[in-house]
Amino acid sequence: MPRYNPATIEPKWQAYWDEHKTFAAPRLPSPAAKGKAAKKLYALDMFPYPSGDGLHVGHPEGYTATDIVCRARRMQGYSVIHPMGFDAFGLPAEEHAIKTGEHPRVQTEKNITTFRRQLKMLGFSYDWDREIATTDVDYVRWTQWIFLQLYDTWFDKAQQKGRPIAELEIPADIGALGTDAARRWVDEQRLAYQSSAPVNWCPALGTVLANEEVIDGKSERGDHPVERRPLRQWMLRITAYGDRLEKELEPLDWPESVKALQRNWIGRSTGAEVDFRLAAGTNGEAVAGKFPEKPADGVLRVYTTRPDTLFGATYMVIAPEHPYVDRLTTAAQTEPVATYVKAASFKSDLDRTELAKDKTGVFTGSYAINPVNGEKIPIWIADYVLISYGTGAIMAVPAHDERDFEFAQKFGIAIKAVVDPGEKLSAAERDAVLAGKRVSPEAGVAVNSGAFDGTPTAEFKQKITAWLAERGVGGEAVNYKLRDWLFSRQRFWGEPFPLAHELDAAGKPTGFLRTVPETDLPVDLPHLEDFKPHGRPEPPLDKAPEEWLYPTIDGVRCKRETNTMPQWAGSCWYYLRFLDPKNDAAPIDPEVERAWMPVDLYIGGAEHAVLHLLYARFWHKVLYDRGVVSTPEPFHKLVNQGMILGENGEKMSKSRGNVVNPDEVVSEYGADSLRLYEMFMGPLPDSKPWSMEGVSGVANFLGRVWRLIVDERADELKLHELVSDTPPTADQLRMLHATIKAVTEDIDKLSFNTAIARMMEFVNFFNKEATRPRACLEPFIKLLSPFAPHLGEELWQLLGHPQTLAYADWPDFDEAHLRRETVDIVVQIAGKVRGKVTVPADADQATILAAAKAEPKIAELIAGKQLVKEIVVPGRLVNLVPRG
RNA sequence: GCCGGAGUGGCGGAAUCGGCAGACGCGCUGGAUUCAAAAUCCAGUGGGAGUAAUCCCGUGAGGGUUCAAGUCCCUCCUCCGGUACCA
Repeated sequence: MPRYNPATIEPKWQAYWDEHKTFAAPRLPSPAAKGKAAKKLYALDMFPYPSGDGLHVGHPEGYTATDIVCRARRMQGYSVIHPMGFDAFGLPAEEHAIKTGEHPRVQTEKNITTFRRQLKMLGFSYDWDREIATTDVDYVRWTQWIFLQLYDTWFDKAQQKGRPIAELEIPADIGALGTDAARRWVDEQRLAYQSSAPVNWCPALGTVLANEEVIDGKSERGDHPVERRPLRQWMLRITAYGDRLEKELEPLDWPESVKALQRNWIGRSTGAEVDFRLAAGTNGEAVAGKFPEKPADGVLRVYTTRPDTLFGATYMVIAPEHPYVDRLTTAAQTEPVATYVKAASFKSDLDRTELAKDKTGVFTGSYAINPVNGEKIPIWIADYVLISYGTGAIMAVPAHDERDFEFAQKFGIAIKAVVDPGEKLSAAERDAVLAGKRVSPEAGVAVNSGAFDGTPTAEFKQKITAWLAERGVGGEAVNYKLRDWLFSRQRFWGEPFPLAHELDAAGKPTGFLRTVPETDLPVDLPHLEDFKPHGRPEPPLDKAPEEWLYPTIDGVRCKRETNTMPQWAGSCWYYLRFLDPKNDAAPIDPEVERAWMPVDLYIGGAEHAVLHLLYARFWHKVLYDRGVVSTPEPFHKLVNQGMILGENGEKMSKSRGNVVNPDEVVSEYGADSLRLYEMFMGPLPDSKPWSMEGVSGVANFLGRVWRLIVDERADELKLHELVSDTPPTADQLRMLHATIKAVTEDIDKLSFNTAIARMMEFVNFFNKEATRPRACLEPFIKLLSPFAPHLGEELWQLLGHPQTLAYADWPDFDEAHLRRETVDIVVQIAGKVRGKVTVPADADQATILAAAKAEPKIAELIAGKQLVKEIVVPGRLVNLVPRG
């Protein structure tokens, strides 16, 4: 009668855990027990965005993995903190609000309620008292507080560290210009600053987007076209931290692929900046030994990673947006240049990349002087040079750069080889390169480079850079692909900035800002009747009531900043707030932070490999510099779970009709089966297809576990008659200890699929045994409980334990029980298995060899043959190799 | 193009300090139980040949190292993810 029925036992134990606050984490990890080191585990899941669709089966994959580790570690005596919350700002809620007229907060709260119910239904051991949503007014308060820290920080290049604005010395020449000039200069140094550079404006979404949110010229969300236009925006100076973000990646226990992705995104390159004097007009003379911070008037500065190819520069290119465009354009070229620049400005990113494989450009009519040889070379304008990278100008060396080569060929510009690639290429290819008929970016040996001929590329780079520096016309330089982070959005459903623009007596902005005092935080979102975007760049908050829009700060009438922060803001620091979610004096108590940080295990989807993880690391480093946190990096170990595909092997999506709903799986098989199945599917980081038959397979296994212990034929719940206090046999102990060892090690390696396989073997074995000693079953239930916690608790209780299993001692394994008296040795002849012998486990090589040769079949096969080799691997095999 | 990862039965996957390839599960086949079914239990299950003992072949392809290769080395192919005028 009492069949395994998850529908009754799962809600029972969930209610028990809730009521007893079984998984409440202490404020601080417990102090070390005698003779043992204090052990803490901060296991973090990437918190979900609570979409209207509810939980996806992809969510429980990573969540189950961390939960298993947490449950096992609690039993192993660790202090464990395992929180959950919601990343609740963002476009979908606002889009939904626009469609239905329902306030995004209402929608968000509904969705959170659904998510919370679904997460609880799966039996995760979260400390629910620590739940936070990024939209909580109390959370927003501290997100704004952190923004003010960024605003109050400048980056000291010498110390490679963010420091308070109060410690920033105003240079004398700036100070001499007056307080307004000084104030303006200070504002330019902040980590949070305003800029009006061209940005990615998406008319359909009514907002600008970060570079990271634009994919192939379209918005990541919604796939809408994105165009470039200049707008006043808030930027965060993440580039200042480029070096540290790259270098400090190295020691982290992260997948190599994620590290590579971040390095690639940061895109650090080293090379040289070189000043080219303009051939006409007044030119600032170079001062020997002093390469100026900013290029002198009449000098065109370029960045190159190949200063060794300077002698091969046959033209220069400036970006269409370069400030020298007008100055360099000669009267004769005015017309074509104006046309070209205008056309370029209309081009979206999409046009400039995807569609424009063909190089375009226009000659300015002007020339510059190559500093290494005094040659006069033409200056072109072309949109393959980006204003946002390096100096927005390049020297072009068509012989050794594919893009320059393509351009030079199209416009008939000279191609002069200055690097001999040597033997790397075939003789014909090499000749073609040297003749300027073929491009070769390979390193080699310098030619046509005056006194430097014969110098290998790497050495030449250093020599020429030094040579340039001596003459004050060049110097080493580092560049990053990483751009500053565009941090403002023209949307309603986000954190308001805690800033306001000063107004003068006439109500016009003075260009200066006032920060909202910390004591007045949070700046809450105002009530708006209409938060629809209107396709123009004025944010919806511009329509806020006057009393919100025009505060008086320090006696000065101001207009609030009406942009809002991007969705990333909240997820940049949630892992800190989890540790101290109710603190109303600080984002986090430093004592608590020091005790629990860093996050020991962070599991989530690979889609956050660049954006979220890079932004969070950046904020963390600023907070570290400002003394708010004690670790330079937030996440020690990172694991990306793989994608769960539909049964047809395709990505799950509504349009493909292959979405699996966790609610349905739980109602049919139970949460323990869902958890177990997701872990049994395959290695955590792999993508793998769903299979309902697979779910039923693991459900079947849990049923066998149930029947191993419960007498299913009895009328009421009672133990199976074979369960007894009989001492285990040696074979039973061996099976038990092999299982303990394997499961314990597999959990450490996050190899859950193999751990489950071992537990299945245990059950298959004991099903056939004549007795089922408690001494074997009880440790087994402990091993199983992190994977199937509801069933674990139920069986633990049935075995007579009144206390929850959550803190029972994890079983130890004893090598002594794993030993066998005898072992089977494979006997190979010429590498092919031809027989087996059984020998004592401690037999030496000679004994094993003798036993192998004595085995009748082997003896027959080797009879009369001369053995040229006899390999004996104790405990494993013997390989006899006859001649011929 | 570049960077990262992966190719093993009908399917998901085990096994990589080189040492019995296919653990475990699904599916399939046969059997027990049953009036019958469901459920459960037992046995078998890489391909080929053979009544059988047994033999041959087999981890994307081709070479190589080794007594021994899924595992190491070289060349190549395919798939997945990311990225792409960054000088």
